[in-house]
Amino acid sequence: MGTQLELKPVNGSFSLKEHIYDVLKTSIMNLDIYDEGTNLRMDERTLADQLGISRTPIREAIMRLEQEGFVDIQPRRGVFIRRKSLNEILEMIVVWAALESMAARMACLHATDEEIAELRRLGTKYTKDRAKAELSEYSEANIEFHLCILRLSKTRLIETIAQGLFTHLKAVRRKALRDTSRADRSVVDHMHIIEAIEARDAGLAEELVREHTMRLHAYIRRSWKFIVGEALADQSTTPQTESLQET
Amino acid sequence: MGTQLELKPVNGSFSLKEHIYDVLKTSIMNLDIYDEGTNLRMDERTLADQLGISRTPIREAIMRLEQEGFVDIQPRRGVFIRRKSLNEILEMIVVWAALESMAARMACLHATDEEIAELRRLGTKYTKDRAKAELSEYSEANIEFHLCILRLSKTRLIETIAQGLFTHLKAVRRKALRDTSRADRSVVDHMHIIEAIEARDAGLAEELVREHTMRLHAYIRRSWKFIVGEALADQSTTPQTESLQET
DNA sequence: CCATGGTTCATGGTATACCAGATTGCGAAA
DNA sequence: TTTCGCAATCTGGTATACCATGAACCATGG
Repeated sequence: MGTQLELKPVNGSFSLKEHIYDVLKTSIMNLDIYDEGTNLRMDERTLADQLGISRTPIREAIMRLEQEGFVDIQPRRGVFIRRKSLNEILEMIVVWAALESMAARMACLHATDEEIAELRRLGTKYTKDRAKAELSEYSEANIEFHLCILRLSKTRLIETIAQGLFTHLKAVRRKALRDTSRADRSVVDHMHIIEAIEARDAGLAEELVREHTMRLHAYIRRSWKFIVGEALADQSTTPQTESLQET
Repeated sequence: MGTQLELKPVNGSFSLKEHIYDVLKTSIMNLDIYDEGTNLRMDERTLADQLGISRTPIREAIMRLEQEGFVDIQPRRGVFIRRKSLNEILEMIVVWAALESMAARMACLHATDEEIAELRRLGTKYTKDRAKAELSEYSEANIEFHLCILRLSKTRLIETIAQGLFTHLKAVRRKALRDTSRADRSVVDHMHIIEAIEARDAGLAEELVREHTMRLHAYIRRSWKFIVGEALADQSTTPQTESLQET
C-alpha cells in the first residue's frame, strides 16, 4: 500500500485514564519533590483543560496515585504531591530488603545456570574503578543488577511490589547516589552475592542481600538532612492512614 | 464550662466512595469465590440503584478494588470478582513469608520485653490439645499471633502490605484450615518462634518464621485441588498486568 | 487598629447524560 | 435445521453540570 497513514501504534485497548495515569506518574517521578519551592499542587480542572479532556479520567488517575501514595488529596482543599518522610523511606527500604533477600533465596532454588550467568554479567559490568568514574552509568547498571535478582526469583509478586517501592525511592536515590565512597563497597557486595547464588547457598545469598540493602538503610538514615536539606529534614508528612497494596 | 454539648464525633470526613469501597470489599471477602455457581459478576448500574446512589462513587470504589486485585474489570464486558490462581496464592504466601520473617528480625531488635511478653501470651493461649478441639477459635488466635509479630516490627509498611495479602488469602484460609493435623505442628512452631524472639536471636527467629510460613506454602500446593475442587483447580485466571502497590 | 461575622470563590464530591464497543437474540436465507 | 447478519440492548468510558464545604476576603462595629 505504498506510504501509509502512519497512525500511531494505535490504542490497542487504549484508555484515557491509563494514559493520564502514566503521564502524571512520570511527571511526579521526574520532579524534584525534595526541593523547597517546587509546586506540589495539582488542580483537576487545570489539568483537565491543559490536556483537553474532562475531569473524569483525571480524577481516576489521581485517585490511583493517591492509593499508591504519590499524592495526598485533601477534600475541598486540593491535591498535593506527597513528600515522603524519612521514616517512610526507611520502611520502604526495609521492605525492599525483605523482598530482595527472599528473591535471592528463591533464585538459588529456581534459577537456571544460564540465568545466573546473566546476573554475573550484569554484576561484573563495572569494576570498582570504573564505577567511581562513571557514576551515573553505574547507577543504571546497579539497578539492573538488583532487578535481575528479583526476576530470578520467578515470583512475579515480588517483582511487582519491589518495582512499586523503587518508584518511590527514585527521587531519594537521585540525590543519594552522589556519594562515590559507597560505590566500591557496592561492587564488592555484588560480587559476593553473585558467588553465593552461584554456589546455590540460599542462606548466605539471603543474608548478603539483606545486609547490602540495609547498608543503604543506614546510609540514608545518617545523611537524610544532607539529602533533602535542613529545612525539610524534620517535616513530618501528614499521618496518613495509607495504603500499600497487592494483586 | 460544666456540661458540654456532647456532639457525636461526627463522621469525620465521611465519604461515599470510602464507604462503598468497604461495603464491596467485605462483601467480596465473605463470598465463597472458590465455589462454582457463585455469581462473580458486578454491575455498576445495578449496584448504583441498589444502594440508591449514582455510579460515580461506585466506579471509584470498583477502580480501587481492581487496583488491589480483587476484581477484574473488562471494558464493555463487565466487572468480575477475581478468582486467584494457585500460583498467585503461592506467591502471596512467599511474600508473606518474606515480610513476616523480616518482621520477626525487627522485633528482636526493637520490641520491648513487655511487648514480647504479650506475644507469648497470645502464643500460649491454646495448647496443642485445645487447638485441635476448638479449631475455629484457634484460627483466630493464630491470626492474632502473626499480626502481633508484624506489629512488633514497628514497621508500618510491613503491617500494611501483609494485611493486604492476608485479605486475599482469607478465602483460601477458610477452606484450608479444616485440616486438624496441621494445628499441633503450628502450636509447636509458635513456641519456638517465641523463644527465639525472647532470646533476641534475630537470625533464628527469621528462619523459624520463614519455615513456618513456607510449610503453609507447601501444604496449599499439595492440597489445592482439594481446597478449591477439581473443576476449578487448573483454571488460570486472566494473565493480568497487575498491580500490587505501596505507600 | 483589631475582632467578628458573613459573603464569595475555589475545589473536590456526586449526579446525570451521552458515547462506543461488545453481546445477544431473532429472523431470513441457504 | 443451520448459519449468517443486523439490530436492540447492555456495559463501561467520558463529558458536563451541580452540590457542599473550607478558605480567603471584606465589611462592619467595637
